[in-house]
Amino acid sequence: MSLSQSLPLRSGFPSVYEDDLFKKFKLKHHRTLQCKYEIDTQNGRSNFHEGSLPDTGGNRAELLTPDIDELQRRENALLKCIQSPKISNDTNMSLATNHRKSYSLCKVCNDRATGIHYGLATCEGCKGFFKRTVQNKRKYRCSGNGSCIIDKSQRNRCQHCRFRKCLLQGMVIAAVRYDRAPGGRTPANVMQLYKYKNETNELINKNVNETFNALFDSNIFHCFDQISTIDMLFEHLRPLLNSEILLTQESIKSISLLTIDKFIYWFRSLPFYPTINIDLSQFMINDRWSNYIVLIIFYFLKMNYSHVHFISYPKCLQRLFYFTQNKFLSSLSYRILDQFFYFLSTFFNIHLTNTEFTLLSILLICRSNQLNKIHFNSFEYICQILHTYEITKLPSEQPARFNRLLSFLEQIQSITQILITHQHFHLPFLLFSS
DNA sequence: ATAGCCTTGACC
DNA sequence: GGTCAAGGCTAT
Repeated sequence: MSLSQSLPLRSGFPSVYEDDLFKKFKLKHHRTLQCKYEIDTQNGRSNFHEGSLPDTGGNRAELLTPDIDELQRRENALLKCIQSPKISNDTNMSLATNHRKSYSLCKVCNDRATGIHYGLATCEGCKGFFKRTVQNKRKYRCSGNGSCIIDKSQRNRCQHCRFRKCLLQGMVIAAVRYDRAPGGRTPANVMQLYKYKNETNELINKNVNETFNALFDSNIFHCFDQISTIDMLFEHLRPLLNSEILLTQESIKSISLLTIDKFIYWFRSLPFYPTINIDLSQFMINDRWSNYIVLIIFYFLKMNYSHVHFISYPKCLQRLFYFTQNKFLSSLSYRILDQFFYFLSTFFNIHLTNTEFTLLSILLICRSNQLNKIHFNSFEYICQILHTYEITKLPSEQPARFNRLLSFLEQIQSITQILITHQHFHLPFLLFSS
């Protein structure tokens, strides 16, 4: 049957035949057609779901669900890696015991879990959602920034983030039966994937719990509450405030390096740092230092000036002329300055707490599509920590405040990118008013 | 499309 | 026969 013949049948059959028997036949037939259609599409035709999505230019690939076939290939590769004599039946039994202990809540949305589904304790909703996504090879796109909160009340708002969370928490695509046969037992290779993902997530959970506890209970936030750690970070910026040093390209560079050093030293002391298997210093220096400097300068200004108009627009313009040694300022420079001041005003309007600033700075480092899965988990978990903090400490302002904080991440990245591209990275440093 | 409930079948 | 985790059905 050709594609053009099969498609119109998707939309409906004559309603005269709507008796139960025919309904059943229709559904089975419909499913067969859908499967056939999907096999057809694998031979170079556009995917039904993908085709119905708006094209945003492909530069935000991390916001689009990867192809299910691609995910299956990755799962198979993982299975080949983890297949070793070490994994015995004994450990599989202990896995089953572990599962039995934690049935109460769905690991994806915190609704009531009804059992282990595709390797994870989930509710009926997330079970069905995962099954439909894999069976129909559906693709989703996130209209936000790829970090939507998935809980019982909001789980249907973003399919992309829900499916992403399903995978991150350890649901196994291979457990969805290709032949759709009901009943039976899960194959041994799928059990191995359950075990591997369960162990990996346990390790991450352990580290993240430690981080969570450390951040909320012990020295780290205690230090921040006493302003001492932030002060340590700020001490390199303070001379600018008092005009103790002359602002040059060189002094900007050395101030940035000293601040980043301090940050790296603190970041490495976090309990979850060992789970991030990249060279943070290298990554910071190559990719993230500029974002972090912009964030910390904004926060410093906010802490030291009560009002956003601490420096006038003309005065800033004057400094910009002076700093660039009267080089011609293009209309683009004015636009950048406008954009910069606009973001500064939105940043000043939200009274960040030290905890929020700290979590934002970690998120700024973790947020990337270049990094591995464990790193993505760090982002996800720090997001959850921030979300928990927001709903417990500032419940009346939610969810607007939480969403605004997440949007700051994107805005800071965007502003920084513009400053670097147009060689205006000195701009934030010019705001220090004496 | 979602999610609660139902049916199925391998394993104990 | 009971349990568990697959897929199926259907009201919303």
